[in-house]
Amino acid sequence: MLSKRAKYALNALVELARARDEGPISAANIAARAGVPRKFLEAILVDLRNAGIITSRKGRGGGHVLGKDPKEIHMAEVLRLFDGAIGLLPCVTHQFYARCEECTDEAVCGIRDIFMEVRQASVELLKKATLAEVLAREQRSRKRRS
Amino acid sequence: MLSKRAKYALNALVELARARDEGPISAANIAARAGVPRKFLEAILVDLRNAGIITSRKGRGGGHVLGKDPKEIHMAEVLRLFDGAIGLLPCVTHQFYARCEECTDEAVCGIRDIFMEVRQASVELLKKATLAEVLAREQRSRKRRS
DNA sequence: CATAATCCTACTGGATCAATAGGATTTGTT
DNA sequence: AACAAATCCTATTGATCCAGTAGGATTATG
Repeated sequence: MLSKRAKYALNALVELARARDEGPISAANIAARAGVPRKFLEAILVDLRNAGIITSRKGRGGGHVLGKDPKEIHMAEVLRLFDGAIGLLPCVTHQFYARCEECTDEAVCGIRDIFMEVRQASVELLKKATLAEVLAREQRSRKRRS
Repeated sequence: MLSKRAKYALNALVELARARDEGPISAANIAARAGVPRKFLEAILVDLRNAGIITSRKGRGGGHVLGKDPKEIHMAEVLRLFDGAIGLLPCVTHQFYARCEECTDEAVCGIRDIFMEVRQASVELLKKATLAEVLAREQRSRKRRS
């Protein structure tokens, strides 16, 4: 399961993508739109900022804005930032690799082999899942219903 | 990430599948082969037993045996047993479904849409990953190396 | 200078995890 | 009958992480 941090981060980013032409949006405002606790969200936004995913302006009239094109921000990046590895075993992740101590021969491990595939499939889908893509899908869903 | 419980369970099951013709195998024995702490493993084996994945015999000469054909035991089942949902959001899982409280309209949520796909891909792979399949892959890997 | 915003530090209660300890119970062997 | 080998049960522990709150320092704008 995703942590709430990660989920709230995604919600917030989608909100920022949707309101891209409104100029900077305050944490309180995002919190209200996304339906998440304000103070908690503030901490999350700091992380997003440190990662360069958003940029923030202090002071009156300040707020948060996407730091890149919505086509360049994908879910894999966000998940890794908040929840770490996407792979389900330490031995199948690229960015957070670690040996499984109990494993005698990684190269032959059938379990690993499976989880490699799972990881690859997941990463692939999550990389395609940019904010632009998410918004596009929401558009489509809305049309399909009307 | 998988919990250690889940990982150890998989390791133990593969060991049991591999030693299928040796009759019941004790927790201590499995622990030694799989390289996991004995006492911890005991608790895990109880869970596997309660789920009907293995059967256990008490007393001298007792031990644990697979409860079904290795072709019928797959990773999805084991993961669900120890770590719960496979889907990454409460709103995308079948067996452990829950609404996301902050979400206003699930049917339109683009985030959900993505994670549905990720879940489906993962479940599909994990269901194909039976113990028999794992052993077969290990055979292949070993051959490829010699 | 007032106000609205980000940002920083600290804390808390709760939950979960990984593991250990100790022993009760069951079963087969001699 | 006694012993040995096993599962099974209950409890506890220390560590770590999570979700959220609190309070205020800092910064920019009008």
